[in-house]
Amino acid sequence: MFRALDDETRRLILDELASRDGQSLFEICTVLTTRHGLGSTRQAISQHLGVLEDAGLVTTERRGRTKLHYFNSEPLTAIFQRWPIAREDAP
Amino acid sequence: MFRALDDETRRLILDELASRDGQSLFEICTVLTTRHGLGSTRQAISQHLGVLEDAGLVTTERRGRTKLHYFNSEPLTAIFQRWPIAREDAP
DNA sequence: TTGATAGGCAAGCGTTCGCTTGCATATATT
DNA sequence: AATATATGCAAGCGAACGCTTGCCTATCAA
Repeated sequence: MFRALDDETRRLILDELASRDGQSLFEICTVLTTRHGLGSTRQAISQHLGVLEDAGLVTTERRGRTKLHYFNSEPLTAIFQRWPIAREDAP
Repeated sequence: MFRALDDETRRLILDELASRDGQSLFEICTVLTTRHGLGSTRQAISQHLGVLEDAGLVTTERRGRTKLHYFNSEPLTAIFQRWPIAREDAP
């Protein structure tokens, strides 16, 4: 899961899914190229989604021939369960 | 900083510094070998500490010929500032 | 059935990473 | 001054990573 986060393209995919859940592979591809100027191919994004899915950061659901992707923040909780994170309360 | 977290040895170093701050390079080396069974050399740990320091996860302070290392959680806050993390309140 | 759409699998390539090895620098200690 | 201690710098190597390319499977539409 730490490996999954260690790539800016994958982090952008998480950004995109966090802002709009349930997107297909092609939707994510077009959004990344238009909004973030990414020139990645479909296969590259597909592999990134595979890594994110293996890490549990993305869950999927088949809808006919399309595959919907959802952001799942649960694995991230392991980070601040492992290390003490100073939370500054708003003054 | 995401890259710095993407290595179990570096995560163990953060564990160690989080539990006991202000350790030197040699102290960290011995603790890693004894407590975690790591067989890494001093140079390997030194490079890991360099990565952690570059990421801001570790701050240092020279004390004569030794260099003390401190855990700094501040960069980690960027993670849950970037993505919404479901915090389950204890029941 | 035919064609188009959405996605999957796998080999190959260049780059980066983690580690080792060897030498160098700086600060104590005697 | 001479020695030991604590760390730094850099080249080299094998492995893992990200990406491309090419082909294959499954689902929907006409």
